[in-house]
Amino acid sequence: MSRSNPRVLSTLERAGGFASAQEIYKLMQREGQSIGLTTVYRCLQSLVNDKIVDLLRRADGEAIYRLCGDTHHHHLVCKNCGDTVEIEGGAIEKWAKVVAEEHGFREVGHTAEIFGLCAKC
Amino acid sequence: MSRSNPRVLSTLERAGGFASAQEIYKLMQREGQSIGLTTVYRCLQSLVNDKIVDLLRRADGEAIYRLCGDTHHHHLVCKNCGDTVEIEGGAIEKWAKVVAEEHGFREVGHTAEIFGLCAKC
DNA sequence: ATGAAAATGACAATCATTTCCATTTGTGCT
DNA sequence: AGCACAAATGGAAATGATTGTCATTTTCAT
Repeated sequence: MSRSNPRVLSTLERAGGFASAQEIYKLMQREGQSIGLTTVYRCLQSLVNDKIVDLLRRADGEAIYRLCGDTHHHHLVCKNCGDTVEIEGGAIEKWAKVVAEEHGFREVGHTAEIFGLCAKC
Repeated sequence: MSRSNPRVLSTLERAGGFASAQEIYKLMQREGQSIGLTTVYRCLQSLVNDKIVDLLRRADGEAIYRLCGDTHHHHLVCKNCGDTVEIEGGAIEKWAKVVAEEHGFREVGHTAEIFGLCAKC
């Protein structure tokens, strides 16, 4: 049951701890690693079951996988040129935790993104 | 562009203010209403654009549409049963604004969602 | 070396969603 | 009423992520 193919996990790490199954597959192909898409999905699934990675969703519904316990950051994205700034989210972390606990939620994660027009645009 | 077919909105209301496009389509069919799936999707899209309904995701990635009040809020979603709580995000609003201004961004918006396991799951 | 169990991957199937396009409906104008 | 034109509609096909199938390969204990 533990299909923890180390190559998949290591690729997810290398991808910044945050990627979709399709992206991981393409990345491994580009690196010359031989692997099937099906296997990528299966490994990610069991990593989720084992709570080694978190499963969440992009706005379009695509599943993205994130390493647990990963100190993550958020993004400030320009909606015109796509320029992205990584930002720390200390305030958010705390807010998410408090709000979730108030409602009796456990194993809490969150997503947050800020978008607008950057100085250049 | 305001394709607000009142039948779709009214069906969403009747469904408890919470349903997927497919469910709304099937419900309308069962009620004998003649409508195409394409039209259901289009109407829901424009309802989202007009901020009359909210778009969120079930655990399996299916889009669900939900009527929402006009106050800007965020969601606390159970990743197992999909139960959703609307929450105020005062802290987030402030955080997003400050961070964006620090980096010279204008016309700022943001998204934020918290997910975890609810008390029941 | 051998056999059972687990893992793999090519391919097909599924399912929500989008795109395409032809047809219908609504609206304003004369 | 009749006409022209834009908007709305909906069926069918396309798309794209994800899952199921199943034969083959690898792993591993004996």
